[in-house]
Amino acid sequence: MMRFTGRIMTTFGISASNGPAQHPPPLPSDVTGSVERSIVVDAQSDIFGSSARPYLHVLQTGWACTYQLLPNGQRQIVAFHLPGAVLDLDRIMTERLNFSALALSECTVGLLPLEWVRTAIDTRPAIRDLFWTLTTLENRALLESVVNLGRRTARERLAYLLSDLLERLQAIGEALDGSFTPAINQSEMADALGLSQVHLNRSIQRLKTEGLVAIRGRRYEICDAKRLRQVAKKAG
Amino acid sequence: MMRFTGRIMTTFGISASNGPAQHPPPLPSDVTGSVERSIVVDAQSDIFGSSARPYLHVLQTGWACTYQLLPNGQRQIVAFHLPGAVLDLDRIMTERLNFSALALSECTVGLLPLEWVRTAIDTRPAIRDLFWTLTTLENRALLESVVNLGRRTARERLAYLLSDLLERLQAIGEALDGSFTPAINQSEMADALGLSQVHLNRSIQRLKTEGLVAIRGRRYEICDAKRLRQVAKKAG
DNA sequence: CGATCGATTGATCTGCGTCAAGAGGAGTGG
DNA sequence: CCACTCCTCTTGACGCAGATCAATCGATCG
Repeated sequence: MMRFTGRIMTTFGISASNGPAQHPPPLPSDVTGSVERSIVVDAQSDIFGSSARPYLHVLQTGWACTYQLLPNGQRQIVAFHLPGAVLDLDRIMTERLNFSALALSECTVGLLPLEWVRTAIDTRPAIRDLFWTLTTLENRALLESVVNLGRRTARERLAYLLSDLLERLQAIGEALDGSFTPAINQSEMADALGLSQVHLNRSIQRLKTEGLVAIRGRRYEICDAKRLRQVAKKAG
Repeated sequence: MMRFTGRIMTTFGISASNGPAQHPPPLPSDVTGSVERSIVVDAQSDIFGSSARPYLHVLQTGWACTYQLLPNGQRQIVAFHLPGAVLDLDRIMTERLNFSALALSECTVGLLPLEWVRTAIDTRPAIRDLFWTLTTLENRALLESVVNLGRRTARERLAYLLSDLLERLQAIGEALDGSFTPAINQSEMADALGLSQVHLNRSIQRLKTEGLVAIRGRRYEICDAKRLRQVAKKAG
């Protein structure tokens, strides 16, 4: 058995208009310790497709995303995932997924046997509640994404994404100085926000000239997180 | 105790690119029978806001939607709900919701005590699995909505919505002849699809002239469901 | 019969997509 | 140490999907 001592996190949105963001609780070590083995996945390689598999995939290191491919070749990125995330919670209750997962940087991924998970769910209410809560938080995040894509402009969507990444990175002890180096490029951001790469670039320029963010090399510095969050929310 | 003998359904998307749509299983009658009481909600009235409440809300008759309001007054409708749907599954594991629910027509809503639900989850694995599965299916549907809003044109989004409604209505034994009278107007469709009402109207005209749908009065007739689904998927 | 609400249509404007051409690194190999 | 290549970011020009504003039309209903 591989030991994984990190925290289990999943995707979640920045503070909803109706309350503070809820951060997923860390998995107890006897859960993380039940990872059967870890695999290393190259950047830009699929971690899994939509087929059935007897494991839950826990992202241990690196950045990943979940996405869906359209028949015409377009791609919609559904969520970015940071270390600690369970990528395929849906597997607990359904065979097949309606999305795939991709490694954005080189990733190590822990394989948690579904059988173990299901047994734990039957016998240990705390673990059951944990996984169910993670599923619910994923729901909240997806709902926020629907709002983001449906009712916000390019600039606002980008502000939302950057605020969200900052908050989640800080929750796992990174980007504590308000700056971070995302393992994603502008095309990937565009595919997540439903925009073209060119227009995403122009939106970044705009946030830069507005003094909300600064970019040095590959590093994004959030200059005014509060105002950025306000832009994301379409508030004053 | 109020008896509710209908099926429990939840929101779900039309067939994912990776497999057929999965329809939620009906709730056993001892669950539906545990509805403490039913309330009647007028059309265009809120069923609930985002605050905590000791009940799960089961839609028994009528159409409803879940939505989020932005600070600037814009509205994003997240999902339309048909009779049988549980509107606030998130309450099982979290206190506050990040959305509200609105009655689109006059609705009767069953109040299922959260305490009863939590006890049932602890003691009856089949019921636990049912509610968890419903949560997972909601996840799938939200993911499809993200794809819909992020990567499809107005015409395609509308085709998706109409296909989805048709399929879900048929699953509860309605619209079996391929036509139905939705309890929603064009503004509400627009708010769900991230479009303006005017442009939504023009998209409907387009589907009409293409011979995919016909409208007589308030009744929508789906003339070519297969082709409509292809439009929604951006395929051939 | 006015009043109200939703659907329809027209005119105009703009946010964003598309196409295409540079520009700046970072790595590679001669 | 310098060319060469490959990415990714940047910038410009142009076109279109969809927003906005506003008026009209139809149907339903006290």
